[in-house]
Amino acid sequence: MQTYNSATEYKERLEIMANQNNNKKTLDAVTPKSEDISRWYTDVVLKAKMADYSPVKGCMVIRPYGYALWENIQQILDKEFKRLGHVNAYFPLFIPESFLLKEAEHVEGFAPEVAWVTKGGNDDLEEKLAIRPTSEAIIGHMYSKWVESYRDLPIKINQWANVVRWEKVTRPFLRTTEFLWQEGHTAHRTHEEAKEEVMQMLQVYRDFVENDLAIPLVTGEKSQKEKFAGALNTYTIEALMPDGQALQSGTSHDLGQNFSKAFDINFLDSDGQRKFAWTTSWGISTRIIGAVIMAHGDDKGLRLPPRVAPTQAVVIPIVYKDSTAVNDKAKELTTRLSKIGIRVQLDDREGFKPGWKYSEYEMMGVPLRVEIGQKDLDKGQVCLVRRDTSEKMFIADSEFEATVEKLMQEIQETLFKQAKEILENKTLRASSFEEFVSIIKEKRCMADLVWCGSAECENKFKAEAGATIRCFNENAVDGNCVCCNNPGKHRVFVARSY
RNA sequence: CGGGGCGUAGCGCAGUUGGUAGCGCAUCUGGUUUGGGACCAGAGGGCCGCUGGUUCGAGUCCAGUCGCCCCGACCA
Repeated sequence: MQTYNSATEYKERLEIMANQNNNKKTLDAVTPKSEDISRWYTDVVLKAKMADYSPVKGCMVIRPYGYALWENIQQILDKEFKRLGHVNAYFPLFIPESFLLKEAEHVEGFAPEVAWVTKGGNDDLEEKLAIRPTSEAIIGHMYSKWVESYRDLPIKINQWANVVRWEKVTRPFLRTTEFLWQEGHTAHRTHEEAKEEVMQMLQVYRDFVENDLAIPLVTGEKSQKEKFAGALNTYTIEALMPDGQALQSGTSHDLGQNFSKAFDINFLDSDGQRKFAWTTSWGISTRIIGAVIMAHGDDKGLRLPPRVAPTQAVVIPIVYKDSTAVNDKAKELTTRLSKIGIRVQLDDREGFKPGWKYSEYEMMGVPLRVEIGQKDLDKGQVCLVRRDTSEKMFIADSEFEATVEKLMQEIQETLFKQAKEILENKTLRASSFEEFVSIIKEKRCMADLVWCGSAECENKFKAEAGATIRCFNENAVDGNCVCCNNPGKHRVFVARSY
């Protein structure tokens, strides 16, 4: 509680407060990204109306604008999954406890974060039900019923669903108790075929995140310590945030025969032998929205990549009294963009000054702003302002559609290039342990180093620098382990993570 | 789960030694405005997170509890 030495001091303080409150810019601005990225992130999520806190801990409401972005993400991925021969289905939210217990590693890994239903109405349940943290168990059970012969394979099913993991620390999108995702589950006749599926889906994720979300990645295999509980191997796409922390953005798992043995997914092969199927699973979640926000946003708010932006362009008429001509022109421009497939919005609300609207759409991250006023009408021009570079340009009316289309492409590329620069600048080679610690703790970057493969050294990364192996680096091992100096086994990316 | 901070109008906050709850923004009404967050006049809006305690009296003191933010141990 603040105290004041005198009534005068108190009054002075009141005046200062009043003056501050009159300063609108101070009031409405978000925390600068460079100053405090955590606070900036929260400010932007709320002010851009992506999500809001709900009364339930760790559970956010995804607001229409954030959900529209998710729908665009879903649409692109869903189309690609289907193109590759997957079909959608839906499995239950509740999983009997006994199912979850069948795969030992799986239980152990998920036990600390499973939410349980123990009552139905007023009666205790005979067997408690887990709210799915992931669906390998229930899907494995069903697959065992559906697979009899090698002719039933492969099964390639995807589901769009919500899952619940009881997290201790939560943040909108980046880590929430309940989140939305897709989980693909496939079963194959041979390990080779399953491994192909795993790598193919990793590539799908990589292409999607880099091309559509404009977020550059490092990708590769997880260490055994970091893999999915119950998997043989996990492959990941990892994005690096501007604060040097890695964000696991999607995973693809080679489950080997672990789940098919636990759930008895077996089939009669053409050689008359009964064999266990080889299964995979892969997922990407609403966490990726957090990555988009973090990776591209700036002090003015979001910067959304055109390919997934709910609104790609906004048209703002600059009207004075009785400016029906300007309003008509704004409508015309909106229609013209709509006709060429641009997701466009017209903002002809009265009572908001243009400057106010500019700020709002900048906060929302709309890639392109179209301004049209009497001056433009007179000159036969249109004013365009890019969200990514803030560049303002005047173009001839006749070049309108073509220019907008070109700009969509350019903005997408610029966002990727800028993020790529961050990834490259913040990925540093470490040739000694001291260097590694300094890269993580002082430079706040991701380290690229040689590792012997031992759990001892991996644990030391965590203990000494709070960093984990994000994934293996495909590049050649060119030295000894930075930690113990024994012969190197893997090049790895090591970073702190979200 | 530990350490720190914060819960008062939709949002941001003030509320001094306990004594009838305030400011700015936003909202609503009317008017003037509109090329980077307009102005004037008027109006509405509160279980002071929740529960209990101390007190004649609690936003204020005490205890508990829930939630949010930040920093550390576990995870998509």
